Amino acid sequence: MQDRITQLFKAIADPTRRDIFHALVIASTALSITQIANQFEISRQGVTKHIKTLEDAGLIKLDNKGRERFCYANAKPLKELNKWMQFYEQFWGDSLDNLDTYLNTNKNA
Amino acid sequence: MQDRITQLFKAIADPTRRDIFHALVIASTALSITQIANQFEISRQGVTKHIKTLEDAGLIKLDNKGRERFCYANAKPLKELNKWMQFYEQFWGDSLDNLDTYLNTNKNA
DNA sequence: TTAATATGCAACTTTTTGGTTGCGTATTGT
DNA sequence: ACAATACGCAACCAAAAAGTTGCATATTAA
Repeated sequence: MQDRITQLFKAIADPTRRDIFHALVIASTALSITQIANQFEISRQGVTKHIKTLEDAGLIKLDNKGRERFCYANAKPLKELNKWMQFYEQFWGDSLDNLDTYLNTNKNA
Repeated sequence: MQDRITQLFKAIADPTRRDIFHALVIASTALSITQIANQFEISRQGVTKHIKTLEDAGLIKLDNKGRERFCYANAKPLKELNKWMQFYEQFWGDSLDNLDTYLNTNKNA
């Protein structure tokens, strides 16, 4: 299996999955799979696969009710990606890329 | 072609590319393709492909010198992903997922 | 009770991705 | 001058990902 960061990045790297996730985030109520699928052009089963990927990543949760499965978003795992990125924040400051760093480092060589 | 956010997420979703990017970020000097490839188990040409993907995403830059091509990191595009995530920050607070939101909303219904 | 709905599951196809090998060529070191 | 090095390019390959269709089944509505 892949590591956690890869799993999360891959889950949100797909534009359809980002759309599904977004729809759930801004929805005022949990949505059934069919309700979600109706908003997309791909088949219901195609949507189900994306739902599964998002669920595995922890980005959505499911609530079975009778024959329906209601989905709702869980944005918390995005914190993990945010943390991953935090390390690189020190390198994305204005007019600073690593070329500058190398040049400055070797100035007195 | 894919949209910008997809391009960036896909670029860093691959663990090998994240490793290459990381190696360049922490390197004290720009590295040639061969120098990078020596740190990985895949072939030089395989690394070149990853470099191309990272370059297209703007996450690394290249500097041709004679027969060599030196790479250095450019973390700035990560800001775009950071911005994308900022929207969802309001939803990842402690003990808050969208289920809570739905429940609270319908409390007085 | 019968019809309609919501879904899962499995098999399959297509496209994308990550990787390879082989080869040609420009640049550099001896 | 010649060998070694650093690379690009193209063709190819295998596995993963994205999507499909068909069908079975449970739940709900009429």
